[in-house]
Amino acid sequence: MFVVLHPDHRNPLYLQLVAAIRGAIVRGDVTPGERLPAARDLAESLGMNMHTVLRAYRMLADEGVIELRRGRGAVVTRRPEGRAQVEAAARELADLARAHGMAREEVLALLADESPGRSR
Amino acid sequence: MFVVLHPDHRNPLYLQLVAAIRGAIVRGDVTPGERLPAARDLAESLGMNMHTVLRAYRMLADEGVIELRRGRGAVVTRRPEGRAQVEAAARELADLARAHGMAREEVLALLADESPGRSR
DNA sequence: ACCTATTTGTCCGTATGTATG
DNA sequence: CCATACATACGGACAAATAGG
Repeated sequence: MFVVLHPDHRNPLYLQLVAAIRGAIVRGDVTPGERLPAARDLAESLGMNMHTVLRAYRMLADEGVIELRRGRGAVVTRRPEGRAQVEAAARELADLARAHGMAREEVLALLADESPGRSR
Repeated sequence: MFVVLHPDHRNPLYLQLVAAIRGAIVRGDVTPGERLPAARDLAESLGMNMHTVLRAYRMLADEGVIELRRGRGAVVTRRPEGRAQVEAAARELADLARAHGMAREEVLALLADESPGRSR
């Protein structure tokens, strides 16, 4: 299988799985347009529950990394102009911040808070 | 209870709950800083499962409408309107960047180019 | 400093629904 | 029509953070 989970008890299972899959995609182990294993299959092969895998899949889908559709499975998103999207988002953020008179450092700090992940 | 769900089978339960709670907050039925009922309590009083309520809570937390912390409960976020918008934009940018596997420093550099305090 | 109750977090399990191919 | 695979919802158990006494 293309994901190997080295036990890390500091992070929940589904987050480890998210990281592993994201890594596999970034490394090119799975290419855009390719399908990920069915949640149940991956769950079984990893010795975990279907829900745990589905939760990871859903999070990746929220991020736009994969597309999740009923009956079809999880497909890695094809994005031709990825960087352009990020730049557009950055510009929008900058504009908004300026509109509210926020200092540059403040925005950078804000972004840093959002970057690591979703620990709460 | 402050939420009443009129059965709507076109939308899943947890989405109806999200809408109901968001509405309650907008209407001022629950004010910023106030705590929402414990997920399990609300679930019981609405005749639904804990997980369904927790899922709604988690979605609201992702939107930044409430803060969800273990052992403390779900507290309505108190925050000026503008800052919430900026935070949403920052979150979106962070998600996008993560989706593309961009390093944090890379994003920060990108944003710095677009940020206030720089003459164009 | 300690203990306890509260409350969310995670994970497992099961069942049924529903879009896709 | 049928198999596949995610979507939703229910239930239970234990872990972990928080708050209060």
